[in-house]
Amino acid sequence: MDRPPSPAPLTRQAPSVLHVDMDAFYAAVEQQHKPSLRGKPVVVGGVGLRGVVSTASYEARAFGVRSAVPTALARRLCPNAAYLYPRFAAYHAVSTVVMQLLRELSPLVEPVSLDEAFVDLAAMPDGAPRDIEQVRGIAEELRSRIARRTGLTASVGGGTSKLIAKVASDAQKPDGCVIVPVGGELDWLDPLPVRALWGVGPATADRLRKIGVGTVAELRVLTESDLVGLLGTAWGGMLFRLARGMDARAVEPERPTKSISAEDTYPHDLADRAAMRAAVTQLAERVVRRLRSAGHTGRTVTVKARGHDFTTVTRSETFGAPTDDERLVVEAAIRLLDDAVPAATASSTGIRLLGVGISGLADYAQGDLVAELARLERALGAAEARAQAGAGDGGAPGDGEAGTGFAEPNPAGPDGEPPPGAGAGAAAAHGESGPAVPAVTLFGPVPVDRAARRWLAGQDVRHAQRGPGWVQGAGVGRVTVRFEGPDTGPGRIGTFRADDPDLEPLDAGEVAREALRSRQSPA
DNA sequence: TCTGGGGTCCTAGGACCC
DNA sequence: TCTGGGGTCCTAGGACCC
Repeated sequence: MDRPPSPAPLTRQAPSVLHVDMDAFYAAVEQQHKPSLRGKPVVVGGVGLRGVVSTASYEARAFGVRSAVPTALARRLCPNAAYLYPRFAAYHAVSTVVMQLLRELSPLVEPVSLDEAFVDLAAMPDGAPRDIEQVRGIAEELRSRIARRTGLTASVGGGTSKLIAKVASDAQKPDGCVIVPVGGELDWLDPLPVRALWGVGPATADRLRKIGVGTVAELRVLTESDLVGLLGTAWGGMLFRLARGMDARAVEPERPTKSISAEDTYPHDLADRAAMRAAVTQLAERVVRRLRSAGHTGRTVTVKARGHDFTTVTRSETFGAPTDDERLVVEAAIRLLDDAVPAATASSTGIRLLGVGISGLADYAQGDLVAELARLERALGAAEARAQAGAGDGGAPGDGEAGTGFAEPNPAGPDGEPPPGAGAGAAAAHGESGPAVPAVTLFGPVPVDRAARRWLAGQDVRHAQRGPGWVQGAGVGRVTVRFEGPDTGPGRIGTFRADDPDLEPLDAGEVAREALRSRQSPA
């Protein structure tokens, strides 16, 4: 078929994205730790009745054992393999070493999992590589460093995008190194099955197969609207571009956690209510423990139940405010369980899996709070210094009201435009003199009375009116007092438990007022 | 051979508000 | 009184990745 003229529109001038993929990682770590396993088939995964394989060593793959194969089948295919339960702590330790080596190369590293990462060589401190030979040299040097430090092999792919780098790292596994030259992208992609494209799984491959599309080259026959019609807006458009080697996704070093969950498949179906409640309680406790140790709170609890025939159902519930209270999460999980189980067992009896998850994580992290406060102090200090240098007279907003508690709304400032969402009179607390009054966001199920509202009306309030959980009765979760001002940027003053029995109902306003006053009083 | 556990992202419908 | 459209949030399910 006709091929559109190469090269595809690409932005990079060199194949500066690397994809590093450790070979048969879990199995390789086990072989490294236990020399008697070297050269022998090793299978790491669930070893129980309903387990599946996580990783098979290359020796085991020769027998047809690969990831996601049920362990029961694997044992039949390869009875002489060593079957090992995963030891994540060990894999984590090795992974840390590898990721550190990558970061020594370039600060822009995006871990995909314990055994995989993208590295953006364009961010190398000593200058980005300019041609393919330089990239090849860097990649080979990296591979030998990894081998020296860990005793393990990695396959590395390089290209002008994540897509190409990933395809390249797969091309000569294990222990391979392939760099795709600029302009050579389509030659690599064309013969590959569509499954090789990131995001094309069994379902999409099946739909494409039904219309006669099996390879990437064949995929390019379809128009964008064909694909959008087939797969929806987001996917259709994405796949249309991927098929042309167009992939503008950046290497993103830090992606915030969105949810935390735990689930168990039971070797034998659970049948009675008491056992299910006990199981879901244990799962909820596990999740809360991990939530807390990550320094997070969350708003939405989800319970998952899978019946004997694999019918899978989820039920969720959202609190008015984020929490990490174990009791609340357990209670919600049990409520949800009672709704989910009948749905999951509608067409068969018994529950094979239960899970509990928390999402809607708040950006509250205990460990960060101190650093955050220090950063805010500096920002406010700088704003104050600028303001005082600029305008002789002080009279910081907020200062004068210290005695009465709540300010009357400030008159609108000269620079007009109240921020979006600002209440009446909220405009321009940063007037002609004095430091900017930071905007304040309050959220949490805190009863806020009229005095607090009046006080807020005098602030540069951006989000308060629409914050989730704003003015709710239940004593759940935490209150975060944040501000965002033109000179300070967004930040938090502090986070306080709203369900602390020692705190008075007015805490949100009180806390904000106190915090601002203590930071804004002129020295 | 009955199919893990940790996640992410997208879609679609309904509620609710403006 | 009837009608409407947009935006956001919540819920449920599904596809996908390692």
